[in-house]
Amino acid sequence: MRYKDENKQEAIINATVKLVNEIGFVASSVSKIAKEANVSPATIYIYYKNKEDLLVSTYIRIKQKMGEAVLKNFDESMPIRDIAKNIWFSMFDFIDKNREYFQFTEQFSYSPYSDLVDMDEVEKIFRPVIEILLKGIEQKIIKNVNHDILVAFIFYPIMTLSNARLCSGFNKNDSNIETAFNLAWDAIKL
Amino acid sequence: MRYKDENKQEAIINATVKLVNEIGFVASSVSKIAKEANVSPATIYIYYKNKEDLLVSTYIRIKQKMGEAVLKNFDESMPIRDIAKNIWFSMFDFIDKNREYFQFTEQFSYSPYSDLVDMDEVEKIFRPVIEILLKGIEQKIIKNVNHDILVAFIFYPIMTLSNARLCSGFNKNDSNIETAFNLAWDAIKL
Amino acid sequence: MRYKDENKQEAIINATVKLVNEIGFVASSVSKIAKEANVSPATIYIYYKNKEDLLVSTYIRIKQKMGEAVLKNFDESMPIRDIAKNIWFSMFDFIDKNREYFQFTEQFSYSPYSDLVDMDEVEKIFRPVIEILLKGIEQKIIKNVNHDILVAFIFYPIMTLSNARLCSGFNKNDSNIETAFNLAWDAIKL
Amino acid sequence: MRYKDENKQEAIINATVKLVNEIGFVASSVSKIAKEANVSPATIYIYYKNKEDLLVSTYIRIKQKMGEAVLKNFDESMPIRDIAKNIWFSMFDFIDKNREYFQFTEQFSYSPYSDLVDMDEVEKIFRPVIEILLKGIEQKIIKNVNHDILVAFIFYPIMTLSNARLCSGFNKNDSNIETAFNLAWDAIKL
DNA sequence: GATGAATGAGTGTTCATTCAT
DNA sequence: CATGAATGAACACTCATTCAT
Repeated sequence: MRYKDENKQEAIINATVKLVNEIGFVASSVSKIAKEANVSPATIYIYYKNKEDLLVSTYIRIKQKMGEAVLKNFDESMPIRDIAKNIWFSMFDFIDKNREYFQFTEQFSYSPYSDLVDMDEVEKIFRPVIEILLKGIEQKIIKNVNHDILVAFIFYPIMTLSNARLCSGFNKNDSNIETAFNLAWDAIKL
Repeated sequence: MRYKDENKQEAIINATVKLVNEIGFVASSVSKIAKEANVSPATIYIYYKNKEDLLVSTYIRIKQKMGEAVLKNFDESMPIRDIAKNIWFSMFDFIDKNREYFQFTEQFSYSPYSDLVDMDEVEKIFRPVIEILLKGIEQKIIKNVNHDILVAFIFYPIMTLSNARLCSGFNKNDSNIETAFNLAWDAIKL
Repeated sequence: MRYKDENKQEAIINATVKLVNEIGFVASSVSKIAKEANVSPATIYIYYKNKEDLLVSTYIRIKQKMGEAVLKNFDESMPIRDIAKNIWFSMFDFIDKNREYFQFTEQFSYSPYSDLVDMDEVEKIFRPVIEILLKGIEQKIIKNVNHDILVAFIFYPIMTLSNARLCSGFNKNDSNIETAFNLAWDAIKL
Repeated sequence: MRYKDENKQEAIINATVKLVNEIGFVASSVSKIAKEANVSPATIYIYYKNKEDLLVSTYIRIKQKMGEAVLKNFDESMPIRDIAKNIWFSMFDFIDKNREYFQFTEQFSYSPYSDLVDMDEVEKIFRPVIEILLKGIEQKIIKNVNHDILVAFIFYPIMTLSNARLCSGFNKNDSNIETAFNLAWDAIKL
């Protein structure tokens, strides 16, 4: 029997990300993705149950890579502020180097497909970050408020600022990132 | 007295919003919208150039309503912090009462359709809010940073926190909104 | 508005019957039928909910025509044997003149599509024939047995004998039909 | 001892019959049959030239089994009527015990696949039955008519009556079978 | 002999849009 | 202004079959 060609799966994923970035979610049909990946439409259905599965799997895969990148130089022993700052810089770095991935996840998150993602699986990836926040609360460094609120200020602004459509005026250089981080920290610090 | 045609146009917009909320952007076809609005598909093309135009127009209309609601009791003479706080409460109130509108704009903003919107037109609506921030900078009340950064902390967290998918743990009652606003203000205040 | 073109619907039905006869049920795809009828595949979905509906509707329509043809010169006052004989000849005549219709119904009856037909609607068409049999039983002319049995001998052999595949040796001329009818009558007569 | 491959071939045939009965001819794809038989689709092409061949072979095999069952206790020395009656009971018994086989052949016979069967091969199986009819004609016990006509009355009604769709009102118990057989005999007897 | 991977061609169906009325 | 009929092109997906192992 013929062996599964890992290159093919890689090509499908890359084609998916590329197309979604270029022409958007709606217009990215299975046959266009297949053509871009140089495989038959039928081949996609060997690797994925259906279109939904293809998109969801791609999303989760990207989120995992994101998590790895961000938590790469994660050092619990550092001061909490430094940890958070590191995350900011890692995140902006990742997004800068993987603009396509970022744009894919943004489009995906706000599409109805995102309802199909097992959120626990995604949350698990970023669990260590949440843990740090909780430790910060205990140590009376961070405000004792619902952690969704904390995340909305210390985490999501990265997404907002990285979104060219929303923040065209924000130049993503180190100095500006540090400035923005200071606001984030001011928001959550006690 | 309203003309019959205005009722039709209203019906079309309502149907669009309703359908996009119920079945998502992708599945909301022109003929389904027409059926929901009790008009012929052809009728939609009397009022809108094409599907794109329908969606973009609907988006802008909702943004305008949002702007009106938020700026309704806008009083420049009040302290800046109070103005900002008012905006927070007005916004949460509007979203609460018009959940469908909010969800539509969220889906829309992150879809490729949003590239077709004349951003100036939308920005114009919320211009007074920006003006206030600039005044705050001048008066040394607010940090003197790029206003995209300010908006990312004083404005966008409202969206993040209102998004059930992102912040399921955030209960939108007055006390929690105030708590969250305090973080926002801490972020931007000097 | 454009008016429904009755010719189109007629063309679709004719194309369906023709194709099913030529290439069989399985191979008769919607797009092939559309091409044969010189309409767009989408047009078929204006007249019929789906492929199933197209086939079932076509079947019922043919059955109705069959019923009309057979019961055309139906005269209750005639002797029962003559009535039955008339039906035999009408039926063979109809099948001879509408071979395509007959073949379609035969293919259809034994396909899983036939489960979707409201049998009552079809039975209703041939109800008068059953009534005659019941009258024959009462008058002690016909054997008093379950009417499914009667029909299996006085009615279905027409189908068997008309089926070229099953009875290639049966030449459908008047004399042979009369001979066969005599067997049918011998079977059910008391 | 059976070879492994024979088990596979048997499994494929059983899967084919089962699937055709469950989901019909059209929906029974090669890969579904393969899955049901727990083999690879490619394996089917080792034993059969193509799908057509698979179905035709399955049909012929069932017909052979049918023939064996029916002619099992075939005794030429018995009176012709008794022979025919035996066939009726054997047939109903076989159909009752192998409903799936019967339904498969019914679906198959009226599908375009049946054109691909070498009818001679099938006829050969039931040749002894025909011989008996011819002997009956010679002995002036049976009407001297075309043997397709005879078969249409002494043989095919078994199929009609066994078909639940056509004769839902016919309960297949010994008494009813005998009643029906009497009609068949009355039809062909001189 | 047996397999799962791979595919081009096809499936039934819906799409955004235009047409004739 | 308003309509339902009509459509070619596209959709997600499956098909029968072949290939490399």
